[in-house]
Amino acid sequence: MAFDFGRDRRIRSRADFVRVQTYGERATSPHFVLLVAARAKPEAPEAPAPPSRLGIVVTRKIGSATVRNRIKRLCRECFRLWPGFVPDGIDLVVIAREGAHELSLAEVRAEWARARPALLARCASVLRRGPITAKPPLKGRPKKGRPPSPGGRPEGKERPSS
RNA sequence: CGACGCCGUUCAGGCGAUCGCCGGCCGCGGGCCGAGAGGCAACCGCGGCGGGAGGAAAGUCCGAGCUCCACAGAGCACGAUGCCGGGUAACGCCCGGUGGCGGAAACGCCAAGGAAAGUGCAACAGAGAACAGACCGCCUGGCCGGCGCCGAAAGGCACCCGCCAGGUAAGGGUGAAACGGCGGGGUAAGAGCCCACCGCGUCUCCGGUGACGGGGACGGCACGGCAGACCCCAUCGGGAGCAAGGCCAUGUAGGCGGGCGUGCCGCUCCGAGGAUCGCGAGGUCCGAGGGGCGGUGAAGGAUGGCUCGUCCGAGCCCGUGGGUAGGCUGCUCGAGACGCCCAGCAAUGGUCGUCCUAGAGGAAUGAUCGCCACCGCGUCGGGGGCGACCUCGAUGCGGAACAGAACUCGGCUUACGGACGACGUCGACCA
RNA sequence: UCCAGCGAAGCCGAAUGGUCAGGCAGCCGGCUGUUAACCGGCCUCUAGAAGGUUCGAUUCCUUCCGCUGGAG
Repeated sequence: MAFDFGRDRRIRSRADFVRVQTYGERATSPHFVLLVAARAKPEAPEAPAPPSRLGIVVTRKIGSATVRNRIKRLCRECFRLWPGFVPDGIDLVVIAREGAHELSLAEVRAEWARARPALLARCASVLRRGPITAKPPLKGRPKKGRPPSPGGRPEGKERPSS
């Protein structure tokens, strides 16, 4: 019951992905980039926060379809078996880096655990700020200082799948 | 026994436990409709039942189905294919054959039409590279000279060097390729100049559906290579693609500025209203406007290379400013899968029977643990053997391929781990 | 999903059926008190891979691999 992972726990529209990748805050680990942003609130302001959602981005640069599927399954499983990894009302986007498919589930979990304290701090910051409702600008994202990110990540090019 | 060759079938580790994902069916509850009984194709939750990747799902190299472009028309252009026969919905695929090349053989490979329609190309080397050419050489004649022999002399004979004129293409040499090959005759030397065989060409006979094969006669070398160079000939191809296309919702509306057009005729129907006759019901006439059919004309548009032809046509085009990205469907019963039999050398086709087998959409088909199987290496123990080693059991470590449906089929190509079975060739040994 | 184009030295890049320019970079030498600039010389290519056509292939054909771009 607590380990369910239905459609309401997944990010399913391109607009949501773009919102998180544009305005979200970042935490990194050797094989992943984790981005968080607040979920858009429903009408009723007193309603409880909606559950957190997961979206996964694995570009074709990472590997073949089989490899990409492997990574996505690992990430989904790790998120599913860890309720409360991020608080409710948070959208989490995981971007895979090269070599992620060679990890086992336990290794992914360990890596996420190391990144979690920083990630939770970002979540708190993002929840204070509240959801961004403004539409993202059409042309690219503001180029903030980019930490050294090996492998880089193409943007806007071929559509990443999750 | 060894070395090869070739064909076919089949699997894609198994079982269990726990936690999940996608869609289907059933039930209950919510929800919705209804006064109610009750109903629900569509929404949400819970429970149950059964289903859920491939042989290549891949590359996107071909062929089709399906959908839209009015019909899918003609010519040109462009592209593809290219021995023959068959198979097929179709194909550039498959099967059987023919020819060529490779191999000792089994067998493998081949885009394999046309170079006597035209154009073009061939570096370097070489004398000459396409209606060729003469460097060395060989031969003949002439001239000058030298030397030897014979002769008393005149002169004669033989040889060598140089030059000139001519003959020749056998030999040398160059090249990927040199204007038939080889042998004999012939000749001053040579040459298809002549002859035999082979090659080539023409005619012809026989066999074959045909590609082609076999034979005969004649010719007397005339016709080199490259068409995966342009090209010619034959055959085929209209274009786009499921983000096709359809339905619902919505702001493809409406606004502003500018431009072009909305025509005419006939038949017919409706007809506000008007005039007139009648006591009246009603009749007759005129009739703005509108509908239908037909003809003609038309701004503009369709036929995604061009032209023609054809078709649509009452609205259309340009600018300006302002928006949308959601849901349903197409979506899985099909040139379908399996089995028996029959026809055929085969590819394949046919009758009958049985079966229904993923349908996602930021995209499911998974994760973890345990046990059992498989392979490799190591250790220990038992058995066999003189021995290399074989075999059985236990145990530790490692490995266990290529790879993920996106409308659906038929092929091709590429990637890749096994298991099983059949056939053929050659060599060695034994009988 | 569909469709184009491109792979040549460490880098950028012409031309082409006959072994492949040029520039930058590098190395050596010269000039200068030294460096830069300049001058002279040198080095560097299985032409993405494998087959085929041709006497001969980087070029033509086929199949793979990688990269880039475009359409909806």
